[in-house]
Amino acid sequence: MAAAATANAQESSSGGGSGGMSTAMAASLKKGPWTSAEDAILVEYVKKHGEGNWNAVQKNSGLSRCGKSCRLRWANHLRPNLKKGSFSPEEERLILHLHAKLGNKWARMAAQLPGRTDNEIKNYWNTRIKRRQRAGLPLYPAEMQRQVLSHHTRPLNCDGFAPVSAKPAELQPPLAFDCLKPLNPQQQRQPPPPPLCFDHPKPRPFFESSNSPQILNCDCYPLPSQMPHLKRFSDRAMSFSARASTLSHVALAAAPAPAPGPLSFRQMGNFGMARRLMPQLRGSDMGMEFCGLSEPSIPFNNGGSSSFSIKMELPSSQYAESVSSNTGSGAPPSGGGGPSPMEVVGPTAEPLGQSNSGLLDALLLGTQPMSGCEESGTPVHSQSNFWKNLPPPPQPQVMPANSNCKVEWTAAEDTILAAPSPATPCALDDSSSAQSSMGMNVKLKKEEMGEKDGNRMEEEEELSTLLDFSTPSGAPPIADWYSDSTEMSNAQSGVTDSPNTVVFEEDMGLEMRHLTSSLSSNDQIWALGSYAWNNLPGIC
DNA sequence: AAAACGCACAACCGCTCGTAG
DNA sequence: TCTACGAGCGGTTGTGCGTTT
Repeated sequence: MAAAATANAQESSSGGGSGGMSTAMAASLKKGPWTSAEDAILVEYVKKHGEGNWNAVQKNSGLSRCGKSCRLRWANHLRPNLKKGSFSPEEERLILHLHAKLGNKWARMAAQLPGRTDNEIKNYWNTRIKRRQRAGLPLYPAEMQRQVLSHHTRPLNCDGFAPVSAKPAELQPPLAFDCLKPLNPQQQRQPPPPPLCFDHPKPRPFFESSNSPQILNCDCYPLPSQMPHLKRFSDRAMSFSARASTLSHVALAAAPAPAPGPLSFRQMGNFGMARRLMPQLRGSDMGMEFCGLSEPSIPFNNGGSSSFSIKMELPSSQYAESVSSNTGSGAPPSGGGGPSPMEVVGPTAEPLGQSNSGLLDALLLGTQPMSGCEESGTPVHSQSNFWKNLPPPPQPQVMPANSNCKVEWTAAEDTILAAPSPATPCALDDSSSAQSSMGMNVKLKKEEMGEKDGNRMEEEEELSTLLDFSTPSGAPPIADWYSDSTEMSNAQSGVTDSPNTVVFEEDMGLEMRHLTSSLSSNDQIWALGSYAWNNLPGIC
């Protein structure tokens, strides 16, 4: 291994201190690359004593390595059956899928990928993020995003769009901004909202069930849990890049400042607002969530002809004054500049309404308590009828007239933005309801069995779903949804035979099949991670 | 052809959390 | 309740390789 080779040359290298250890202890323990001799010692030790009790390795084997280092070395390099080399397309698909389900649970993902380590998967994922970010592609294939969205979307009304005015009480700022309130300790212990989050400190899997209020707005797209992290957010800030073809990049920075507490932007619909908020927020504490974002370019169709994406890794000092001027004023080019339907004063000192926009509206709606099918008792469409039952285009619920539905989508923009489908929440809810039946069952069982057992059960179901290679007879083959990935092999057209693909198909539910079967060209759908909007029924 | 540059990947470290004793 | 330990994860760094100048 190259590492071993380099280790020989760097045998004397060592890093900094070792946390938790005394100075003397830390000084006595070697750091840095492992040598082949050390590897041999460790392997020999494990052969004799087995894994575990790693701290005893140093004592018993003479290795000048801390237990953790031994464990990592063994787990990542020395243990047998480790698979080296690049990931196979099947593995990549599985990773993608697992990440959608589990979030940044590398260890759990690794458990599903024999021979692969969590670190390996993490590196792969991070590389993928970077790659796709550069390419302007969504982290997840659009279909996957849609699926994810369906998992996390709760409608206001299962019967269709409920006018905003129908539930004025729920739009009251205190409620709408509930997520922005500092969480009390107990709340903080509760699972964070689903990973529509832009760099939630504890990224949540897309498919994870949640009781949290869910996004509603069509434009609100789940973000992969592995978005650049808040720590980085605070460190490097972020920019909201305008539509590549029309807008210059604008930056938004989060200046370090005491945070009132974990905040959650269910929907980050307005950069002006964001900018007003963020300087008061310490990114790492924010728990900020962005939805409506597709990674890496997150379309913010906050009105007018412009939508915005997020670009990370800008110096925190890069404040873009243009942010508010472009987007924050609530005066989108085509929107008439009026305030959004709702004006909300959040916990921040500054009124937000003045900078409100369509996405802020979405944010507000997104924070409404879900009153979904579970509550309304509305029958859930069968999965097989999911696409057939797409309702006619709904009346705009929140999106202002300048919503993205009126945005002219160019092919190039589509490819870049891979915009979320502004599918009707109802339709999405159908999907989510159908798809989430399992999750709901799990939840019910959870309540019966206790949270812990429920979690285990959920995992088991998750796992069984993943590992269920069966395919319903007569089901059309799944589209090669991942063909949009430039890094994927082009020879994946036959992946339908792949167990992983089947697994994915199973797990993702049938709606995908309906979608894909309803569209003439998979390439059109997936080629660039975006939908062929004109082919989507019942949208806009 | 050589240097510079950028990217992908491997590997490590530090922090944090959960759990058992 | 405290502590030690294992484990998980984010972040960083080093290296190799391909591309560009």
